[in-house]
Amino acid sequence: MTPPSAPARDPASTRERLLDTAERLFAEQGFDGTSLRQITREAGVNLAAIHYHFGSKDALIDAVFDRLIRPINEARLERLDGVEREAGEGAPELERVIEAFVRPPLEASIGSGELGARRMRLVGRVHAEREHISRQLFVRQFEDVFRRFHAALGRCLPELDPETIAWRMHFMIGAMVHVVLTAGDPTVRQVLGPDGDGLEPDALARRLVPFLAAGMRAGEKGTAP
Amino acid sequence: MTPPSAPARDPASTRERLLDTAERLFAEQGFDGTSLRQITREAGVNLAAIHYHFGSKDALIDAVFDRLIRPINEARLERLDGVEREAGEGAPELERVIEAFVRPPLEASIGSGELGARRMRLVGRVHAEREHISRQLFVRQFEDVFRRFHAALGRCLPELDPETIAWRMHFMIGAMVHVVLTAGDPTVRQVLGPDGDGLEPDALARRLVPFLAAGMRAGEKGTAP
DNA sequence: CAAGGAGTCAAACGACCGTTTGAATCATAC
DNA sequence: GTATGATTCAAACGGTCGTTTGACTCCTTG
Repeated sequence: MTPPSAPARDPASTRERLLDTAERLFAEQGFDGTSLRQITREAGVNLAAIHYHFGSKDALIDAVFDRLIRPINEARLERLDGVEREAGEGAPELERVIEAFVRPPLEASIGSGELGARRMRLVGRVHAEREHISRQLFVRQFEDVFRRFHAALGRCLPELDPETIAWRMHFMIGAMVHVVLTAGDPTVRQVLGPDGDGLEPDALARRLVPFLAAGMRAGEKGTAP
Repeated sequence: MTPPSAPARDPASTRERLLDTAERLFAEQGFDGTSLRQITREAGVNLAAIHYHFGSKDALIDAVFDRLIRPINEARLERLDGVEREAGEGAPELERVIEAFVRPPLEASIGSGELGARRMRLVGRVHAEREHISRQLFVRQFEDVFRRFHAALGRCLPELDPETIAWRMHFMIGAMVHVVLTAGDPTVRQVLGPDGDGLEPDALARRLVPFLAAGMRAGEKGTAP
């Protein structure tokens, strides 16, 4: 008698299966709406595994957040590095800076498909349900990104004072988060047109970037009165 | 011996105290994060009162949502009526249409102060945690507002196709929701400047409306290349 | 082969959840 | 004053929650 489907005791696998499953369920149901029992059941591991590997539900949420957002922010900074390198001494083009900021969360994963849409939702959730995430971790993850992009936007828009740029970054984040949070929502989809591929990162960026760039430029000379 | 502080059996009072308390706690802790026991305890009424007056927790959430959002949307439509009446045959000014859309949720209550900031957060939450609210109710509350503003914006921006306008309304809602959802967040407050009254509806609108108007106009002739 | 740490397991902990019940209490109308 | 319907009350329902425990299995190291 062979043991029926031996549980594959790969040591690293349990931890990552938990992160994968938790990420999926948090995206679909929110943090409060997802129980540890559901996560462990769907991951096919024991209930106690979460506390063994992470310590608590809050620590699991932080781990999921960290694994999700870290590569996004790294990609943002890499893209910004490239944009600034190409610009040399002069100011980089505003549209390219904005694209460096919004593209990584839109791509959110391998890019598109059902899995990508789910991770997109989670990117939105970590902003909208921020109170579940350790404030220290949240600040640490975003302070570099904020500072770098704030400086870059300041060079693109020399007439705007730093406070105005900060406010407009806030609006930009809001538009981006909302797009990403409602990706796949049937009610929204119905309003924005029935085409299935309007939610691809490319299509979203083509809609979002010109809107944000124009908003950022508001009041600068050379624009509409 | 007088009965120590008779519990004031005003029939309408229990129902409204429940709505008030639930609204406050939902704003602070979210829907899943608030229990019926906490609501009834802080409202000073019996636990069963919620099921007597509303029927279930979901029905209470819907009732809070309805009471919160209905006057906001009525105010939006009234303001839009006024703007269109003044414009007569011609197209109304874009800034005024946008202001008609974003001012009511920013004012959100009597206007400012701690109570206003809390209701603001709830306005954000009903968008960000939409899955807790009956879809029927949500659609019914917003379909008129969406249709009316979509038409008005179309008259302001005759060069844009309806789908583009719908997308840009989506971005506008996102920026507005995020502002309103993070109102009072200490991390955000620190970034946007320490002044306490930057979160008044007037100050917010002065920042938000020009940004959104410029974004809406993106690509129209007469604006920057 | 023995020892020991790493990982997994079933079971239980106390607490809290939304909901229901049935009796007690109130206001009102006869 | 008594019947009637509306409202409030304490208590309990079954269930699920996050967390903890202690024994058990596995793999590695000596």
